Amino acid sequence: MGGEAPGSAPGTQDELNLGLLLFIPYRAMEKAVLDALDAAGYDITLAQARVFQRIDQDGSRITDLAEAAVLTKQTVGFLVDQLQRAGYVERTPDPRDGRARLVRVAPRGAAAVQASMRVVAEVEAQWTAYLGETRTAQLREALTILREITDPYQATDWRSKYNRG
Amino acid sequence: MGGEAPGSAPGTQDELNLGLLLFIPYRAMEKAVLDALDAAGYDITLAQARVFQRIDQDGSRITDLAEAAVLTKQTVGFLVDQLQRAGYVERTPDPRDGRARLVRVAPRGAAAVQASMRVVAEVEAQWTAYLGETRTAQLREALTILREITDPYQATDWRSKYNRG
DNA sequence: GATATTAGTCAGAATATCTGACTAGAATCG
DNA sequence: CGATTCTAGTCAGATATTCTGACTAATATC
Repeated sequence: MGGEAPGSAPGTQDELNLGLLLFIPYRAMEKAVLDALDAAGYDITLAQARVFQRIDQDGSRITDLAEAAVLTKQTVGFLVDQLQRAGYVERTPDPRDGRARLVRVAPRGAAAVQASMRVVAEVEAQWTAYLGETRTAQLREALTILREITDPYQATDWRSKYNRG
Repeated sequence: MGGEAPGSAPGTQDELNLGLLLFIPYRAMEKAVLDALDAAGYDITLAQARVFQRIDQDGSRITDLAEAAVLTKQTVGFLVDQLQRAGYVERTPDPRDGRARLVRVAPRGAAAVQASMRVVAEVEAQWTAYLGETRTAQLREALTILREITDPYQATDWRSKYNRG
């Protein structure tokens, strides 16, 4: 892998492409969180977690979750069904749109969030210890900016609270 | 999503956790590459690509690919079968270990790599234009360092070429 | 040389994901 | 308004992905 892996940027012998470089730590974080949740008795799958983590505090629509997770509405509906049956989320009618329903984090889901936040904090602390404060801050800054052009669901406040309010 | 999404680091109101921040651009890159490969006539699935991109130039073992991709050996074997049937990879016996076989990129696979490298370069250029050279360099630097403690398969040259040679 | 490990496969089951078709509510437009 | 178009979500069916457990053959250990 030290040489040029398939998918490397052209001309760079020992540099992986940014996609893979992003994936590696992401996958490590994901595994750490899932393992910890499992150990704590939360039976959440990878696919469920990837949808779950994008639920807005004020509730999210299936369509928006699908966009955010880059999945079809059907897939997200299927996963939300499971999360609902397991008690992690609940669905309420959207008062602003009779067709829609809002997916919200239920108490058991909030407890799982608490548990996962602890692990996330631990992992981030470990990363910071290795990278140093400065580089960690730079990493976060770059990623936050990058999000502006790579997040398919830019559900920032202007959209969820003004355009729909 | 502007507020605190489930999984956010504790105490941070508008900052997403690093895991999600990594995932968002990664997923964007992945989708761009897969879409381009599809348009170019390469029928590679997401799961196949995630394994494929970690194949070493000198060949990789199923076990190592599984470790790198955080999947079971069975799953990787299954995906490599598909890639092999489609002509993207080939398997050769490992001269150093009679039990093992080396998965190598086949000509058709190399062509797909060429195509994907073009897209990766485009996307990276777009990101650089948005982030600026400095922040992009910082991003790459931080991720490269982070890889040292988050890549489950640190298959750098010392391992593949010396420990086994 | 017996025992334990490791690489990989086979089989079967559970999960995840997609495409296509459909229902009901909302938005548009003349 | 009322017809048409669009949007949110679901139902059904087909694939694709991934896992656990059991197994074979080759290698490493003592």
